[in-house]
Formats: sequence, C-alpha cells, structure tokens
Amino acid sequence: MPRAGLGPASVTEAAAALVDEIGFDNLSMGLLAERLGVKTPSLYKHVASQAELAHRIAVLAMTELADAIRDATQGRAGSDALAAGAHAMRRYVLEHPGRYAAGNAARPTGPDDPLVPAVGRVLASWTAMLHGYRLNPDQEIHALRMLRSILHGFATLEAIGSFQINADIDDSFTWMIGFIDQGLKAKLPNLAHA
Amino acid sequence: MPRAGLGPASVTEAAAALVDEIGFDNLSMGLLAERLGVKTPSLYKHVASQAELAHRIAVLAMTELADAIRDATQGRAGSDALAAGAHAMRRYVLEHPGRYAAGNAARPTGPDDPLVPAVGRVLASWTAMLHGYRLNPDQEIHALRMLRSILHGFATLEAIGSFQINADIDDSFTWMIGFIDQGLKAKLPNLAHA
DNA sequence: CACTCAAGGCTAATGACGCTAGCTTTTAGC
DNA sequence: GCTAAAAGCTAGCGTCATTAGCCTTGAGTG
Repeated sequence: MPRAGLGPASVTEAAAALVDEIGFDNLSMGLLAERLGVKTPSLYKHVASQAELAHRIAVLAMTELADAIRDATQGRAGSDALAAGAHAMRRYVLEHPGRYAAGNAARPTGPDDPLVPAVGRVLASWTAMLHGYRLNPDQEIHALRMLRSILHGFATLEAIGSFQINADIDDSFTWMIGFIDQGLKAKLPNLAHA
Repeated sequence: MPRAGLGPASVTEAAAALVDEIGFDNLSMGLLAERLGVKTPSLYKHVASQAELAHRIAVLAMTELADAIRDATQGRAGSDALAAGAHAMRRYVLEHPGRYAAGNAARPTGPDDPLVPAVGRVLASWTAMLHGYRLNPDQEIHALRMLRSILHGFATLEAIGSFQINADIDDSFTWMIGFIDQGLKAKLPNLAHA
C-alpha cells in the first residue's frame, strides 16, 4: 500500500473541490476518501473531524474570496471598484458554490481562529472601496451591511437557482450594481447636508 | 398506549417549531418524536421521510411569509408599503429562522408542488408593491431581484449572526430600506427619460 | 353491544456514516 | 541497516434514517 502523499492542505483542497461539485451539504468522508484513493479512516490522520474539515474549507473560501476581491479592485476606485469587486465576488460564488456555502456555515471558534482575519480581509476590501464614495461616517457601516446583504443575497439566490428566467441574470446584476452606485453617489456628504 | 392524535399537519407544525429552536440543520426524527411523545418510527405513519418533512416545513414557511407580507402591506403603497413589507419579512425570519432556512433549502419537486404557488405569492406581493413606484417595465424584474437579494441577504446574515455589533442593526435595516426607496423613486419613468 | 379492520403505535433490524482502536507498512533521519 | 513516527488498513461502535412486521386502539357498522 503506497502512500498517497496527503496532508491537511491537500485534503482540504480536495474536499473544497468536491463540495463545489456535489454541494456542501452532501460532503461525506467516504466520498472524499474515495476521491483521494484512500479508505475513510485514513483521512483522520490529516483532519480531526468532518467539522474541522468543513471549517478548513470555510477558511480557504474566505481567503480566496478576499484575494479575488482585492485583485479585482486593485487600481480602481469609486464606481469602477464597486463593479469590479461585485462581479469578482459573484464569479467566485458561482464557480465555488460549495466553498462559499462552507464559508457561510462556519462560525469562528475563538479569537485566534484564522477564519476571523479571513473574513476581516473581505470586509476590509469592501470598506476601502466604500471610502471612495466619501460617505458620511455614520452611514458607512450601514452601506457596508447593505452591500454585504445585496451581494450575499444575490449570489446565494443565484447559486441555488432561485431566479426563474436564466436569461438576463447578468443584466439584473449589472443593473443592481448601477443602482447601488447611483444611490451611494447621491449620498455624498456635501449633498447630504443640503 | 394511547393515541397521540397526530397528523401530517401537526407533525409539520411541531417540526417547524423545533427547527426554529435548534436550527434547520439539526433537525432529527428522533428529536421530533421525543418532542411529540412518540417513538421515532411512528412518525413515518404521518410523513414519508425526513426529506418530505423538510419540504412540508418549507411550504409552511413560504405560506406564512407570504401572509405576513400581504398583511403588512395591506392598505399601504409606495414607500410605506416597502418599509412595512420589508420589516415584516425581517421579523418573520428572525422569529422563524429554522422555517425560513427550510424554505430556502427546498427545491420544487414538480409543476404541482405546493411550494411553487407559495413562493409565487411572496413574489407577487413584492411585484405589486414595486408597481407603486411606476418603474420602467424593463426594470421591474431587476428591481424585484434586487429587493429579494437585499432582504434575503440581510435576513440570513443577521440570522446567523454575521453582523458584528448588534447595537444598531435596526438602524442599518431602516437606512437600507430608505436607500432603496430613494433609488426607486429616482427611477420614475418621467425622470428616467430625462 | 359486539365486531371488524384500518389507522397508528411499538419493537427489532438494516444500512449508511462519522469516528476510534489497534495493527502494519512505509519512509525519513541517523 | 535501524528506529520510530507517520500514514495506511481492517474491525468495530454509536447514531440516525428507514423498513418490516406485530399489536392495540377506536370509529363505524350490524
């Protein structure tokens, strides 16, 4: 019986690929083991439990998502940055629905949980992007929450196929981002004081 | 052994109450049976499987949600209807997170699935409400999808505790609804033609 | 008032799955 | 080559969904 050359990272990566195919809820240790050419109990040499594995997938997902948003918004500002970041996130969720589901299902286990900074990086990207709109500071947290809600809501609804006509979902997304952009621009402080 | 007076409806209702307490993912037939003072296999006299039970909860949830939105928007129009409907939905999800999760997890099983009209009623309420803004007809589908995305996204993020500071979540929600309302009003057809 | 029989409850058993225990083999380091 | 930790495997346990088959209840009928 030759060694399979596994480790926590490669097992997590394989599990992430698997959940993107079969859905996060359908993850099973047996399926993953089969995919890796190994018997189920062998996986426990690399991950402590299925729960820990799910958590690792979540951290991976949030890290990748943060990278995708950062890369997309690099060198852009304002409306351009919003559009690029939003589309990057949408693409990531569509390409990696299982990972993203894992990321949403995970709760931080403590203060030194790597999930915390991973999620923090995503939020920091959005916050930086929103700064370009020069909102009233009181409103930034509200705008951030709105942005998260819209992007998360759209992505998850699309991922589970909740939008009827598949035709113009791209149009809807672009329209929506334009809508938010216009609204944010209308809230520039100098205008808000009027 | 006296009869428990169960039926598909009462079992579904009990299961819905249970998932609101323990979370949709933690639903188990054993727990539900215990709650109903019955042994696990007895439940199968009333529901075909756990999957069917989950589906029944989903239909119940979407029906209740549609009712809540309809009741809240009764006799209101425009901004008032939007605010009332949105708050009603948020309240429903916060009070019944397990049911709502079931509703999102469910996929229609066929054309005569009662889930289809139940979801349809929710969408019809939003559509009717959006009519009050007299949008360009091309934009209605986009606005509907945006509204669903925002409300679904906010509700789910809040339900799983993804918003850090619990203090002003109410404020954020109200601000967000105001933001959408302003944007929709700005898209009145006569102005859009300018 | 008995009688019947479907409905609804129960026990026992099966199969899937997460996980652990304990054994064996590989392989890196000396 | 030797050693020992790492990594694989087989067996087995506990939980849970589900099924099979039995027994009691109780509503409707004569």
